[in-house]
Order: sequence, then structure tokens, then C-alpha cells
Amino acid sequence: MTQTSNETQNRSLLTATPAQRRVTINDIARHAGVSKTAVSFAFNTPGRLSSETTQRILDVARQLGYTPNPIARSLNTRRTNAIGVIVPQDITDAFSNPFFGQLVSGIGRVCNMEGMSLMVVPPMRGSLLEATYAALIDGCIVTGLEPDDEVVRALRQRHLPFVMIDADAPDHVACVNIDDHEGARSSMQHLLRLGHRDIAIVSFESFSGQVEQYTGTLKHRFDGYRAALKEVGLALHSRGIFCLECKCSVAGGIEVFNRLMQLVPRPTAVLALSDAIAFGIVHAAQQHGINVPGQLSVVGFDDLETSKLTRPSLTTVHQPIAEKGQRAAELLMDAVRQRFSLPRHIVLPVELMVRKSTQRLGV
Amino acid sequence: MTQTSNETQNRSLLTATPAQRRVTINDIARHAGVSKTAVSFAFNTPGRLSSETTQRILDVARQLGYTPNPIARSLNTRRTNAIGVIVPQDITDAFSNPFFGQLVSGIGRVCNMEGMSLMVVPPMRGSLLEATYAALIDGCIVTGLEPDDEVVRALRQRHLPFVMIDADAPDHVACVNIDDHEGARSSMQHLLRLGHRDIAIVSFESFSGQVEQYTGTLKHRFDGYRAALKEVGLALHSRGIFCLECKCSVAGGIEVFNRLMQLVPRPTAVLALSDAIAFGIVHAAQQHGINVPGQLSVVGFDDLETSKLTRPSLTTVHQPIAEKGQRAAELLMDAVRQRFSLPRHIVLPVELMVRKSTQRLGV
DNA sequence: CTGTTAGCGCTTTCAA
DNA sequence: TTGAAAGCGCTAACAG
Repeated sequence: MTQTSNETQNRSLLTATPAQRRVTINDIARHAGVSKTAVSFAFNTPGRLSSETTQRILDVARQLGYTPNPIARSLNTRRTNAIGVIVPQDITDAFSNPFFGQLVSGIGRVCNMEGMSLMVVPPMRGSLLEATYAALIDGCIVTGLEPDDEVVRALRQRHLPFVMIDADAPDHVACVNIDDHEGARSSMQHLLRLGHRDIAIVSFESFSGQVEQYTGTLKHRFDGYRAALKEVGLALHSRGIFCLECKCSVAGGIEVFNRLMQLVPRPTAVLALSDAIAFGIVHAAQQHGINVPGQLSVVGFDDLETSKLTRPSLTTVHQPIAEKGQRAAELLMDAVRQRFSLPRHIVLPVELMVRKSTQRLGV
Repeated sequence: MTQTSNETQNRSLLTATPAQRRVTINDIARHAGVSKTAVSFAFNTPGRLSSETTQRILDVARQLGYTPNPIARSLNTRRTNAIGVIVPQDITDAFSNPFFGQLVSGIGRVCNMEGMSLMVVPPMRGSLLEATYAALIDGCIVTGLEPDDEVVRALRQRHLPFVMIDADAPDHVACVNIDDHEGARSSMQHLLRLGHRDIAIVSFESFSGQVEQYTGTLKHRFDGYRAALKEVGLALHSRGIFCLECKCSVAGGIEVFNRLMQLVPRPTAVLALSDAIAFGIVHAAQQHGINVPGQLSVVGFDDLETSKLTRPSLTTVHQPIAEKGQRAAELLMDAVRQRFSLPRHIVLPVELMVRKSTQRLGV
């Protein structure tokens, strides 16, 4: 013992960086009088060493405060034991919508099973591409991106397995979606059946801002709205039907409310593409003394955990958010672990939840 | 070009793993007719090379689909460009309380500034210690742990900078807390002033389950409750005052509601240590036809973003959740970047928000 | 059961 | 402006 610490001290006096040098596998090998291999075995496959040797090595390691360097280990094993979630906005924005927390919660179920950590990968100095190149992960789930994004190419280049969520991915790319068309259609139909004809559709911000240019999720949903409108002889461009965009958060909904109130004719109902937005609209309406659903019906999309707890409880399109994350993570882990995985495209069902934020027009 | 691909092909025929071998810095160096150093420079400090050389290298790299291996890079630079959040429960549990999402949101503000990704580090195969040893991060924020936890020791052993949240950390350990005592005291005082004397305190699950054994946050809060009770001549063990525990989530609150209803005398008010729990209790009460606040007053703790939107809006103790995460992350980054940082312990204020879920007894 | 010996893929002095 | 060479700290054939 005493000898050991003396040795350590002496060596450190000889070292260029006396105070800083970390203890490495070599130090342990030397002090325990074994090879690096033995030390490695002691930590990773103790069964391959006599238990005395293992014990001696572990003792020395503890005394010297040795910890295997996980980066060096990863360089060899090519595994990081982490999966990523790629998000095109910054972390704050992503989590400002509870949707994302619930999605991550679902992904977490798989992390838990598989012993993985979860890395949230936002743009780094403005560049999601750079962040993607730098991420120390074994694979990732991609949200909010088109399948032809440069980030997707980078992932392929890095040979990183990945699964997309809410994307029009080609067949060979694993992807988990929901039935956006049906969700949108049924919610619009619900309002129309309640007699509403002056309806504002509030979408989250798209790349172009033009409904005609929508792709992916947004396109499918608007196709659904079109289908429902068509049944009653209306279209997106009909008088009384409005399409706006706002940030996908409660704050975004509050902000968009003012714009809603300026529309002519003033909408009697709002279709928000996210519950977070709907919350904001309902909240702002109440602040302005406008009764929901008495003077304004509001429909959301997502069915967050809190959506049944708000006042009034929110009529919305339920989608299985956590399950979406979970299924994506399962597909991903199949790829990471090189298991077989047959169904590469998954479409989860949605369901219209009629609650108290909508009401028949003029009642 | 043709030659290049032929060469690649030929080499791959000679390789043990024909299809799999990744292209490395050596391949680029060889094909571009330069040294590894030059390739490294081309990617990291292009200014040190003639622009033609840089261009040629980058071209070759693109043609061969080369991406620097971030793990190898990290091994040299000793940086991962990620910070961690250590959570003692699994990811799903953590995010089942919106509190955590908001905390992460605050941390994300700093990640955004600093170009960092964020790793959520839950126990790995049941062991948080193992996960901590394996995490590829430059530092971390520790939640839900005591300062003498083995995980904290591991962090120190790994020389990883870390900041604790909600912990009774010693002076030399950076830490961000809130004024738990005052938050608890004021909320209890509020109920007492409304005339309530039969009050259940619903805590989130502690290690011991014994109020007397509470430490850290829980201890401070219960000291606050005691102080308020004492002012009216009561104590935690007085008849009518109950202490229970449940999971820290909406589901936990729903579950605990049944237990609340069996208490004798039945509480006229509940003090939940988390808004998520309070939501669950309110929801369950309403399902059972019990009016809140008419028949039962409920107070929360946290003031989640949705707490003002629920029915009834929740009386609760506001704490600056996102700011807590942000301040912790700022302290952490100071350490990671080896900047000076003077104040190592931060205590954030709280504020009682009286809303609609509480009411004078017997009105 | 244990050690030798190559790497893993990159960065970074130092010298040319 | 460029390159040689020495690591970074660990794993894993392979040999004994």
C-alpha cells in the first residue's frame, strides 16, 4: 500500500503534467503487475481471470481511483450505448410543446429495456448537419425532417441506423407515422356537422408558409381537411375558411388568437394542428371574455395528457404519442442490434375525442 | 475518378470485411496524395493549408463519402460536446412529470448557446452508477440524488464537472436550489388561513417513506409545513394532519386519491408536493363527483405551464423551473469551459399562486 | 489463465 | 505549407 502510493508520487514527479495526468489502464497494469489485457478482462469479462487476479486488479484500480475511459472503449467497440433524437429546432423549443416530452417518454421505454441513454441532438451553432456529424450515438430517431434532408444523407454516410417519425419516407427507410389524413378529416367533419362554416385552421409553422406547398404530415392533414370540406361542397379557399400558421406552443396559440379575431367573417370554430396551440387559443379567448365553446369552438390535435384536464376539456384528435416514440425506438434498436425487423413502415391509428371545447353552432 | 473507384474496389477485395470497411482518414490521405495531418487540417483548420490542397482533400472526402469519426476525435480532444442530465429513475418516469420537460427546456437554452447536445442518463440495467461511468459527456447536471451518492463519487473520480439540483450539497459542490421551506410554509399557511384543519400532505416517493427520515428537498419542505402548523398550535402528527406518498405523476395522484378518501377524519384540503400529483387528485375527485374546491381544496407545488389552464386553475407554489435548469447548466458550462464562476450555490425564490382550487372551509 | 501485439481513427507537436 | 511520428486509452485476436 505505502509502496504503491510512493510509486505513484514518484512517477508523477517525473511526469510533465504532475497534477493533471489521469490514471489509465497502463497504471493499473503496472501497479498490479499484470498486462493491460488482464485489467481489461477484470472489468469486462472477469470470468476469464482467476478470481484472485481479478480481485487484485480491482483493488488496485479502486485505490488509484481508476475508471475505464468510455471514449477509448467506444473507439474499440464501436458502441456508445446511446441513441439520439434529432430535432431541427433547439431543445427549448422542442420541449416547449409537451408533445415532445411524451414522445421522448415513449422512446425512453425502449432505452430502459436496452440499457441505452438518450441524446437530444439539436442544431449546433445553427447547423443540424454539424451536430449530426458530431453526435456520439449508435443510431437515431429523426423528427421534423423530410427524407431528402441533408441530415438524412449524413446519417447514411455515417452508416448510422435511423428511423424517421412523421415523414414520407421511401420504402427502404424505417418510419413511424400516424393516420394524419383521417385525424384531420374527422375533426373537420365534426365541426361541419356541428353547423360551423366559418372555420380557421391554425397550423404550426411550415418551411414555406404556403398551404399548397405543404409536404409530409401537413400535406396529409390538409388533404383530410379538403376531403371533409368537399363533402359539404366547400374547399380550403372558400369564403369563411382560413389557414394560418403560428409557433407550435401555448405561446404560439396565444399570439395567433389576436389574428383570429381580426378575420372577416370571424370564425366560429378553430381547428388547431396541435393541442399546445389549442391551449393557447382557449386561454387567450378566455382572457378576452370569449366563451369556449359558447362563442368559439376549438379542436386540437395530439391529445396530450393534460388535454382532458383543461377547462373546458379539449376536443381533439388522439394520437398515441408515446407509442409512436416507442415503436420508432424499437425499430431503431432492431437495426442497432442487427436483429431482423420485418415491418419497416408503421402507421398508428388516431381517434377523435369529442369533449367540451366544441359545441353546435348557435346553441 | 474511375481509377479512384477501382482502387477502392481492389482494396476492398483484399480486405477481410469487403463490404463493411468504413472509409477513414487514411483512405482520404492516400487518395488525395497527402498525409493524415493534411486531411485533419482540411477539416479542422483549413487555414493552415493552401486552399487548393484543402479543396482537393475535401473533394476526395466527398467522393469517398468520408466522415471524421467523432469518437476517435473525442479520444484526442477529450471533448464530447454533450452534457448529461443524470436521472435516478428511468426516462419514461422522468418525463411523465412535465416538470422534467420544463427543466430540460431550461438546460436546453444553454446547450443552444454553447453548441452542446444533451444526454439524458438514466440507470443502465438497473445501475445508475454504471450508466454514469459509461456516459460520453463533458459534464452533467445531477437531479434527485443526495450529495453523498455513489454516483457523485463516480463523477468526481471521472473528473467530470457536475452541478447538483435540489440537493444539500457541500460548499465546494455547485448546486441550484429553490426556497423549499418558504414554498411549503406559505402554502400550508394559505390553507390554515382558509380555515382548514384536516389536511393531507401528499409527497412524492422518498427513499425511506418516513417523514422523520426525509432529507434534502423533502426535509426543507416539511420543515416549512411544520413552521406554518406551529403558528396555529398544530404539528405534523396532530389529528387531522396526514402524510402520504405516491408516484410523482398524474397517475400517482389519481392512485393516491382513493387512499385520501379513506382517511378519518376526511381531509378538507390536500397539499401536493407536485402539480402533477395535484392534477391527478383533482381529476380523480371530479370523476368521483367531488367538487374542487367546494368539497376539497387542492394545492400543488411547481406551477407547471399548464397549471393555470386546468379546471379549476391550480393554487400552487411557483418555482422557476426552466430557470433552475438554465442556471445549473450555466454553472456547469463555466466548469466545462474552465471559466471562472464565483457563486457556486444558487437559491431561487418561490411564490404562492392563489388560484381557484382552494377555498375557505365551509363556504 | 495470462500476456503480446496490433490496432480503433484521429489530433498534434515538431521538424522540414 | 506540409508530413512523420507519437500518442489518446482501450479491446481483442492470438499465442503460450
